[in-house]
Amino acid sequence: MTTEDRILDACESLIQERGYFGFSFADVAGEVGIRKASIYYYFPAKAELGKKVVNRYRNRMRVVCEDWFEAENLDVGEAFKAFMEPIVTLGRKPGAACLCGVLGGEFQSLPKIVRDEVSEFFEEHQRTLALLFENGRNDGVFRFDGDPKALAKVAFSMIEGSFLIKRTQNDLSVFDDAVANLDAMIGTSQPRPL
Amino acid sequence: MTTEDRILDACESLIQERGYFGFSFADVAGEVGIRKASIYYYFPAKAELGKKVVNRYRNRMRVVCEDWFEAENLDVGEAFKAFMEPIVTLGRKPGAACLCGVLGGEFQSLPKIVRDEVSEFFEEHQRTLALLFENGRNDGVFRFDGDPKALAKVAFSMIEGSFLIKRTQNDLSVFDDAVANLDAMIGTSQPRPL
DNA sequence: GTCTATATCATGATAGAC
DNA sequence: GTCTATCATGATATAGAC
Repeated sequence: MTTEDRILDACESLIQERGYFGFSFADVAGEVGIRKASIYYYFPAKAELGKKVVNRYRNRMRVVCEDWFEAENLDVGEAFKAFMEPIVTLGRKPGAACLCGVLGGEFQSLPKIVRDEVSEFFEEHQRTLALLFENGRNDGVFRFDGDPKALAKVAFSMIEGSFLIKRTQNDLSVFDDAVANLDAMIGTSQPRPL
Repeated sequence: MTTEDRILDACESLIQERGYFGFSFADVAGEVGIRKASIYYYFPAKAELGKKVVNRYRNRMRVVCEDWFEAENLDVGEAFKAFMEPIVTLGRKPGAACLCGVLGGEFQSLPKIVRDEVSEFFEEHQRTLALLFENGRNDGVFRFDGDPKALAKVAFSMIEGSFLIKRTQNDLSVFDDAVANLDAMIGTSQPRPL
């Protein structure tokens, strides 16, 4: 792995743990095993480093959905599973939280280039989720009433909130219950009589 | 208003906006109109100030429920409305978020005395909500299936998540949709045939 | 590419005058 | 109670040697 990637990895886990203002170049350097100054060879400023970290996270969380958009013959249920996969991985890791959920708390004072990446993360995740819900209902995979967009907002809020709370309570069941409830909301866990 | 209260107010709105590591004594002093050093007359350290701010927030958000616990003849529907009142006030203010939702992002690196207050906030809110749900269902005010405790976790996650996301999206509908969905979850908005 | 050394600034905190 | 002055520390960032 390149030094740049190791810097990004260290920075990502540090932000996830402490937030943007809670980590320093000294922390990153210490974790990677280089000196503070060396970081500037790869990133000209902290904001640029932060932006890159969020951008990379965004792409990683999104990739499965891109695939689905391109291969339209894919089953919606499978696409939804793929969408949830990285979320569940994060949710079942005790100390972990969503990078953008954490940054959302500091949102108002983040550097603009970081803030924009965070906004984009939430926007595109909600857009994707709404599209999955809408198509899934049309295909008979999901069952729910009302606007898919509104449901997407609510579902994603629930996931993000459960990330934060499960960590403060050291209780993974908060996340599990959220996922179970999401399944119930889209009708994939509690089949009702037709 | 006393100087101490003005310090606490300034600190609360600063944390809500920027997080614990995003505000400084200089910020507080500037907002209150005193000098940095004067803050130490009231609070011996930043952590003590932070703890007091969260403690005060916690008490303010809780008071309505304490009342209900003591006066047991109160209607559960009314108690739930009282519980939601400060939440809705916060949710409908564009730049606002839950103080503890924000601090949840920085949770791992908060001073212990602050962290403990944040944990307690989530704990007691979930406990109260679970009790409201359970009593409300027994009284026929709410209708839902499953464990009231699990529902309380999910409901509160949804609210907290919507606080964070509505701010990053500058879109109050995220919060409104969450509240509407909560109503649907406890059966107060979408009456179904018996 | 990585380092040492340093500049510059902001931070939390303290001492002591008034 | 509030101030000025100051300290020690740690932050981001830069210059330049190797």
